[in-house]
Amino acid sequence: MKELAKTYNPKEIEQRIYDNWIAKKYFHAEVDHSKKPFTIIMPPPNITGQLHMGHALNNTLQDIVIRQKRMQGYNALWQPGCDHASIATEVKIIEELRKQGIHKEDLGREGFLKKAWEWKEEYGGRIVNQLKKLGSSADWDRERFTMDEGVSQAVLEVFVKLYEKGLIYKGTKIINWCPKCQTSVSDAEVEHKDTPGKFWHIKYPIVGEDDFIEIATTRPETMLGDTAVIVHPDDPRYQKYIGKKCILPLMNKEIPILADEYIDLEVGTGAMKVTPAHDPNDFELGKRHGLEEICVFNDDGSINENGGKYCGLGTYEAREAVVKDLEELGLLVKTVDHEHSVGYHDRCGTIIEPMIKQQWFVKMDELIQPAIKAVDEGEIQLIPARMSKLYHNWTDNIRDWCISRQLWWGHRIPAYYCEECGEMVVSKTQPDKCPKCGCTHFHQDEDCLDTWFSSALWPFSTLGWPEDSEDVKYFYPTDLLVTGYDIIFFWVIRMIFSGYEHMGEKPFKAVLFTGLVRDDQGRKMSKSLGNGIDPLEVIDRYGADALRFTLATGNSPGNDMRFYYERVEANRNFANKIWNASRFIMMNMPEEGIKKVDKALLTDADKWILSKVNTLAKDVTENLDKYEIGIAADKLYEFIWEEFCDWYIEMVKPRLYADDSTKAAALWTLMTVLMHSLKLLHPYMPFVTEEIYTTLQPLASEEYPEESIMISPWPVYSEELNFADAEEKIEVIKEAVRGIRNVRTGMNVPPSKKAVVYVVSESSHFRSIFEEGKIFFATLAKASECYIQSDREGIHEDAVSVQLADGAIYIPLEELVDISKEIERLEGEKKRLTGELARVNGMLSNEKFISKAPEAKIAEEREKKEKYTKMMEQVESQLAKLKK
RNA sequence: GGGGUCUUAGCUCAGCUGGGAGAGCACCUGCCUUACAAGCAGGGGGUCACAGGUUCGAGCCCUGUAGGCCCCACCA
Repeated sequence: MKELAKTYNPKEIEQRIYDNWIAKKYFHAEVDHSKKPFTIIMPPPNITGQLHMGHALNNTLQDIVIRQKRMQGYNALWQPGCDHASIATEVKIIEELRKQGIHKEDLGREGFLKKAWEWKEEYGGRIVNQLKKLGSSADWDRERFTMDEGVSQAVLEVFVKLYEKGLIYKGTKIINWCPKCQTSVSDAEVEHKDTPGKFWHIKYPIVGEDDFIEIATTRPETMLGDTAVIVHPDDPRYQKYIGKKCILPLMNKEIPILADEYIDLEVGTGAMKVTPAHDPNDFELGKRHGLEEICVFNDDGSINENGGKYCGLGTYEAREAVVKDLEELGLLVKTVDHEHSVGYHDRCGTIIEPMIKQQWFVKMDELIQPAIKAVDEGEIQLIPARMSKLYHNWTDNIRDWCISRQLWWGHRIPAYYCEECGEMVVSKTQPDKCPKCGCTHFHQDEDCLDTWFSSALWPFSTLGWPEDSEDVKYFYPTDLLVTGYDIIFFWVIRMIFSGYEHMGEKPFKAVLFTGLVRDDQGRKMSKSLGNGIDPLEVIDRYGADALRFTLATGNSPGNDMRFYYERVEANRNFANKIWNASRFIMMNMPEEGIKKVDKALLTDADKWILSKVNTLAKDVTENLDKYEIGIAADKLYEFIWEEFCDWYIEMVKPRLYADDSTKAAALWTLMTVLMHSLKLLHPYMPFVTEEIYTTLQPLASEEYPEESIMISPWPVYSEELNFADAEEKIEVIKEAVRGIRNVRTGMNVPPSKKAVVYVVSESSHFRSIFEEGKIFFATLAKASECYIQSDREGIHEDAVSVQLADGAIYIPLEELVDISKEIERLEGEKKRLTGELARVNGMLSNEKFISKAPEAKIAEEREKKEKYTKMMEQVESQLAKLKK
């Protein structure tokens, strides 16, 4: 017979168990029409990534759900994969190359891509291995990559389809440009932060007059590209200038003074310079007034030849030079401190430069409609519900999505240009000849697609779409997405509209949002702060189960959580608790194993705990169905530790040691409750539960034929195990035991000191409860002897007592008892009961309560009143005796 | 400017549709009781931010106030 080691040591078991699961292919799902599918698509981690707490949280939750569904009999598929992470990876590889003294351009596109793939092969699997350490039961046989053949086909299919529908277009617009990464980025990738800056007030002289108009700007260097000054049409200060021209200083160029209601009279001087090429608002104004767009920046942010003598200077050098020159010319009026919002690239932190460029866009206004409807109508459930407001925040203000990136690592845009006539053809493959001129030479568009373009297709591209695969038909739409709320705009929304557009169906039924895992001081974990906690280190020290349980509890969906080692330790202790409880049970099991016992042989205690675990199964299932993962975990923890370990196992010990006639029932109950608990806990703590299960399973293989817990059936509530009356009875004994412990502690009775215990009640039902439970009650009550009787016959007057509703416990302590202390304790009890009775009476004498509160509530309060009244009588009579 | 969220025990947080305030850690007291000292038993500690309102009844619903965090938009 296999045995459990003395102490729980996760390191010894985890790898072995995981390898076995893999070998048995338990994670693998195939289309099977006899079962209902349950699908989760794993948010693909970046191949550049290292496992961090966010991944650990996210994947723990997914694994909990998928394991439970698998045990429930669903055909559970957890579809994994990695993202090529276009910019992040390209930047990383460029850095690597730089260390070797190589520039991206030296290698050329093909050479660079070769390096990139090599890099991917070498490091791309790292994060997957780390996810495995966590116990993730994803179907690794199905692992996909956003740039593998199938997914790339999906990308081409979607691009061409949307282009043909007119939903993808190439246009020249003002876009967000990252001068460092040298690529355009989408609105979602720009992070706006309030940044201290200055307002420079500058005079623009009026043409032909000895007058000037004063404008204010936060970016003086952009004036090199100014093509107008605008004032409000109703502004009395500037009426006289409208229609005139002014001189753009430094450039010595005449530009018009125009009127537009866009201007806010309160801001700055009320007169604004207009740089259509470098500001989104100015761009709009420029369009409205037909202004010239003069681009003065190079792609790296330096001034280009349009900037006259400033050509070649960097953005900030140019700013300084411009200000200095204006000052010398006497055109700088003043400089004022001014905080304003500046856009930064979320990947590299560089200040984003708005630029006019030709890019590819997805037209959003039509596509987004089904996505809005889906969430509004509850077709897709967002958990917590408040996330739908965040969702609307974006959908309601949506702008066209800039999808082209000036990068090499990614899906190249499938647009081909004829070498002869320049005709553009959008096609999945390079066209044979130009439809316009017949030429056979083409060059492909140089740009790549935004990483999120391919991730948006993830729920179906991973299942084989655009092939008409069985997998897509069977597993799509998926059931659940678990992800952070921070990528709701990048990813969630885009998957939703893509699902409706290409599949005609939602991509998932529900989205469970996670919050951020912060450090113990509430700070974001970040590389720069160096406060990141490595999940692998936590696993190494405490085991994956402890980490998982920590991440699954102590917070609610969408809320941030702080990470404390103390909590991990507490949860490791919980694993150890189960381990030792199991060891205890093992030690008592007969070698030949056990069989199911007849229900008639069960004692009240057995029925009580069976009934409890039965209810637990129901509750946990209900909670998990609603994805209330933390609530279910709390219930498991409480049940296993308190009810099962602290009470039931203690109750059962005397029966085991005494070879009692009810021993077989006790053993079967222990086994049953443990097995149910293990199964219910398995999704949270897969390793420790598996180790224990496989150890115990051979002893009860009739009832537990599966050799692994992860393929064993999930416990279901059964009316057969519902023993409400036994539950009530045991609660009485528990109350008695608690009372006795209390009294003993209050009287400073040493734990080792046993005493005679009398159970006294006129109620035969009450007495029978204790008769039945005497064998363990006596032990738990530290009774040297236990008498159950209907009156106080033979009990010393000064005995300390515990009052219950239908009876009392007396413990004559003779020399040990301090009467004044006992009186004091009883007075305290009396005070408490007086308070309770006052409350209950208050409620019951309130006519409105009686007439409006639900029946059940009123009955409950009446019962309490009865109980407290009885207890009060006993306390008072006991006090009277002692005070005599 | 718009919106969200939080404020509950010393700390970190739960509290499901309104019906007598919970956990973990920390703290105090006593226990090496043959599963477990990574443990057992007992205990102290909360005007549930504040002010109103709805209700028989509010930590929970509504309004307002204060403070913290976050998102979006705008910013010459």
